[in-house]
Amino acid sequence: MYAKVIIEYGAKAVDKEFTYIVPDNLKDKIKIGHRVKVPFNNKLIEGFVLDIKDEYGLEYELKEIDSVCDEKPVINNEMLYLGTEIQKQILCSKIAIFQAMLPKALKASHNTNIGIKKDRYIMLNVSYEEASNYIEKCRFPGQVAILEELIVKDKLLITNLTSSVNTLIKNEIIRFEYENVDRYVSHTTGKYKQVKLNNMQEEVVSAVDLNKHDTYLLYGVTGSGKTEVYMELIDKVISLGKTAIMLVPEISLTPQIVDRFVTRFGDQVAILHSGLSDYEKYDEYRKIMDGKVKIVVGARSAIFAPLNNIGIIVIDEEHTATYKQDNNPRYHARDVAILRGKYHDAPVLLGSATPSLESFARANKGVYKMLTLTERAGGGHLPKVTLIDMKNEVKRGNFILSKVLTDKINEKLAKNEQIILLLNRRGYSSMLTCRDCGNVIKCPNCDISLTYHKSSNTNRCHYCNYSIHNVNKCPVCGSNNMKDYGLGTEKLEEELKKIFNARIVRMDMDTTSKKGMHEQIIEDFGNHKYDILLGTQMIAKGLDFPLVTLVGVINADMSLNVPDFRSAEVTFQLLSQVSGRAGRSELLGEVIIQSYNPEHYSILLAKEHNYLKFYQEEMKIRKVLNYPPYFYITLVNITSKDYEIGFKEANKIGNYLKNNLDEKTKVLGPSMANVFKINNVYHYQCIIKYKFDNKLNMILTKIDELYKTNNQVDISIDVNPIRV
DNA sequence: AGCACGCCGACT
DNA sequence: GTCGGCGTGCTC
Repeated sequence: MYAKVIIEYGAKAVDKEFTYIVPDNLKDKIKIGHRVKVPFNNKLIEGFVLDIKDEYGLEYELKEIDSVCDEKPVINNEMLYLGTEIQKQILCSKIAIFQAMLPKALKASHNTNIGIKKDRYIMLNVSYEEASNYIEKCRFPGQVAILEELIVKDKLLITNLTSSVNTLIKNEIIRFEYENVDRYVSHTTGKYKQVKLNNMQEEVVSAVDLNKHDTYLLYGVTGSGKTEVYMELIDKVISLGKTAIMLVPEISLTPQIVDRFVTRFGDQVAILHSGLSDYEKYDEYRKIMDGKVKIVVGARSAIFAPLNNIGIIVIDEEHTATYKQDNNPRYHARDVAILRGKYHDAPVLLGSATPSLESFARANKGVYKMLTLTERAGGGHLPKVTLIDMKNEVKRGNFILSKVLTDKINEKLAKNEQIILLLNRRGYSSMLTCRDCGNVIKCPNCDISLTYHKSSNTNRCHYCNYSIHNVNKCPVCGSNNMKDYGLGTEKLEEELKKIFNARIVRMDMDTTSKKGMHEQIIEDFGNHKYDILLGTQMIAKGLDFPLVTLVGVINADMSLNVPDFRSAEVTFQLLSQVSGRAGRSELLGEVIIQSYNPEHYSILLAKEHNYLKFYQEEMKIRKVLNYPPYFYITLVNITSKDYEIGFKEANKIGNYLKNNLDEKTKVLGPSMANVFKINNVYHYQCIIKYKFDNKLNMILTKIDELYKTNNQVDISIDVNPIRV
């Protein structure tokens, strides 16, 4: 009996199946999908069994599988199917896609001995009498304390070894006991107030056929009650004896949405998010594997949750970029959802107030089924949006806050209402320049200017995390005349504190890096411990605070100036999302958008809450420029530490693509990527645009194979990239 | 990624 | 004559 095993070795060149002999003692223990330890290159490493065969043409001597890591396979049949399918589509490494499906505790690892972590306890190894005798003779208080506790409790959790424990073990007074960690966190059902769905919501719910696969796009304005629709559908699915996956962007995995699911569905829900420790994630995962829960709520990777008998998959805020993983394996949760939907013959529901152009176009064509919610559920009104042309404000000396926004903030503060301010750049200022010679302080490793962070008094690179202490002197000409340009959240916070007598809290990557801070800030703001919440785009999604009546966007152009074909779409979505934070209760909401390009269609149409018009405008541009949804895009990234070698190989690849792909396929480049140098690695790219090209996958696979063993250049392929 | 094998320069 | 430089290639 032989097993095909893929291994975790951290090298592209060995990303293939290796054959091992299944020794007799493991024959009835090993199944496809098991995690195993195998000898490889004189080491024991872990891998996954992908196939088992009785015969194998013996070309050379094979080695034996060393051992099986877990009782049950960690990859089930469906996962095996998903993994192979996705791997082929996105051309990632074979092992990576399986690793991505599993919680850390179950991933294959190249450090042996990881396996499943067990809790370590100590127990008495002797009778109570003997223990008491030992205590009397013992003159070490540490040991006495442990024994006394053990007499009462009979078992103690040991996280780190103390000398007392060691001595007691040595004297065989106590012994270790290892137990599988089994601390399922129980989500207790709260008092769920059944919300009566309005007619539009009812219509949407009944339009979804739960008995067969179809992909639906639910286009519903902010506050139209999409979440209630999701929950109602999931409730129905559960009563049919099936299960459900609910995906949300990581950032809205706040207590807010989690609470709603937990209060309604209680113990039937498992929640997977990055705030959990590895053990906690594993616990939630096991609940799913063991069939103890019926609903999984989570971010991107929760799409792989090993539920059986799935009855519906919901993706909220489907346009969100976080559903696409931006490193290997670059899968899109939406694509996986549809694969799984087909596998289980279950509907997939994509929901958004600002659907991605791709999804909306598909719904228009009838590939997806279109469902709409055009009104706010609670009867609340969409907020009134005012555009401020910052070009005029600057002339009056208002560089950060316009007169109108300042007045409005004061007005709301006086009424004891809350304010959200969006500024999509963290740090203090965006760059530091010498006024005498014009030198910009740049990262030595990347083609990017350093961002000044006042709190730590450092200039940091947001790409490679390089940081230097604040520069007072120009390193080129020695002048002391340094000036910072641009505005970040730190500086805005400082400015706000100067102007307003208010309680202000900032939420960005710098203030939320500590675990739990994100939730804390949201909770505190929700409890009105603060008047103003300012932050980067992480404040734009999913938050629901009834007291927020004003949303200000400090610089709406920030995402517009990104050189990417989606920048208008992203800007429109961001402005619409953040506007939707205002006026979610009976209080009327207002939005003020400051911009240097207030005449840009993405900003104008966001002001008018006119998604359909935006869609039409943007589609025209995409059509002319051959961008998605009219054309597919695949990116071939060529990276090298050597400028010349990178250039040479990128050209070779560019030519190969041009000569071998379909005539109608357009190959652009190779060109230098937007940020050419990152961490001293040069980034070249070829952009492939196509409608249909049945050679593409094969050609890309070939290139990928060819460069697997090249250690001077690295190839990575990004099918349907988020950014170009 | 590691690690062994392999073919050419400066040393006890 | 040998130690060792890291280029090339293999790992079931």
